[in-house]
Amino acid sequence: MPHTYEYPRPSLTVDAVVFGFDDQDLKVLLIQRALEPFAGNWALPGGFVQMEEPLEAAVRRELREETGVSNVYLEQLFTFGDPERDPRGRVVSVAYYGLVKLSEHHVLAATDARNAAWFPVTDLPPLAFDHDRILETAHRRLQGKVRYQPIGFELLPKHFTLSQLQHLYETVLERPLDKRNFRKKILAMGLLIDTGEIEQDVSHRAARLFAFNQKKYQALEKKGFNFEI
Amino acid sequence: MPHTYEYPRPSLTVDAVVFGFDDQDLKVLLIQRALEPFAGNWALPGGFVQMEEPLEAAVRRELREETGVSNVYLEQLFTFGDPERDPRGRVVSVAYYGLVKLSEHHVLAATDARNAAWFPVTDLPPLAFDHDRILETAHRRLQGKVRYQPIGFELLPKHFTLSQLQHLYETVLERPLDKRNFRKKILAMGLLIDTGEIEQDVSHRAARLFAFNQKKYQALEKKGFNFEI
DNA sequence: TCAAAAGTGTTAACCATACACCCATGC
DNA sequence: GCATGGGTGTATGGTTAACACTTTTGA
Repeated sequence: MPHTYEYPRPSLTVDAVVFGFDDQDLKVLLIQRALEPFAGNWALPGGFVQMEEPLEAAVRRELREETGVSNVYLEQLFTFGDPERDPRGRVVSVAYYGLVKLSEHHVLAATDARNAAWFPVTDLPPLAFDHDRILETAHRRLQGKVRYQPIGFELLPKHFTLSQLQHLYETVLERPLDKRNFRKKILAMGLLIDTGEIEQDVSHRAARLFAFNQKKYQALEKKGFNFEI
Repeated sequence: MPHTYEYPRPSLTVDAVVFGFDDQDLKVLLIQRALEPFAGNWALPGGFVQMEEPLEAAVRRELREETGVSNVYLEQLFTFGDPERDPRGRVVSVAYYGLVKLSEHHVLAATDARNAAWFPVTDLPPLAFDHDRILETAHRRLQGKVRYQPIGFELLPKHFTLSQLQHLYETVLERPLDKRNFRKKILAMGLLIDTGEIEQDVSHRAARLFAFNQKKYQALEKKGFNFEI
């Protein structure tokens, strides 16, 4: 069933740069391409937008189909439209970036595409198309945004220690932070709930576990409060 | 000459939210639609992306064709893809926002579309499609970005007084700024060149004219300097 | 008892804010 | 000489940045 138009139309795709954090590295979710072009290469999950489908729904669908990952914090990143970016012809891609609690996603759930894997952003394979550019754009956006929006919590388990949080910021921002100043600042915001729990099974003093108070943040935000690290 | 594809494809358009500043108001460039849908309504300049044309080139072309405006500072804003946003069918639009020196553009140059005009952002006509949403998104982006990137200068003449600059910030941010603190801060950055010239034809003490030192900013930026108002 | 990470305060430098008057110019 | 906006300094409070030791726990 062919579709005919008076003027030629570019193809429209979505791509997702999904970040995860495993207490050690910042990681990105990639899939291995089965088909040409770039068969065998690693690439960002993504695919064609369906006719009646909102863009964000398309990314979520592709992510689920290709990697089994769902329940992701997503934001639109940038639309890449260089006429040369895809050898098959004009393909414009709306890229999103996503943040995921790796603690709840390390198993890539059963799916038709099992060739998905997490790679440290510091050690990436060659990528298909212009996906290295997309990934770099997403990485820079994450670095910029994490400092003045509380999105870092999307990468941590619901309950986390202050050291985990600090380490996350240090990893994303690629610079060390002072422990006392970090704790002072983050606790002074009053956005963390002390869960009363402590770490389990660690071979040193167990740290307290905190949770991010999303509701309080939303209330403060309306009053003009600005989160900032 | 029809074009046939195996799967249906959305149409792809670009739209531009171009801001100007006239020492009084922040203004937006709109065109009056000649054709249905929304014939007679005001709308953002924009149109279909051609097959071999980069997205930004498409916005610049449409801007020139529809409004005669060229030589605009442009950044990609957001891609709007709600399936219901255009009554004609699925149309995905990549929106850009632009900044223009009104002092150099108040004459809308000769063009095929003469139905273009500047409107104060505080007093807009009803807009076609979802263009009010796009405009609102652009306005918020401008308010956010102007504070930590020196893009405000794109809205002023090459040579400007500190009062003009302050007034621009007050207009964009919609709040008053302290004159002495503003001058102190902006001059302390060392990014303004005193041109040695002064205002002409004013009925009060003439102010000094400054220029933004783009080169110095780019050099400082590389070293990690952050512009901030 | 050692290793490993948790937890905790103080000081000094800097920056942001609040605030009011004199100056130059044209009419 | 008056109206208009140009131009300037200081004091205060708050914020950031630098910095090191004690505590808890498990092995």
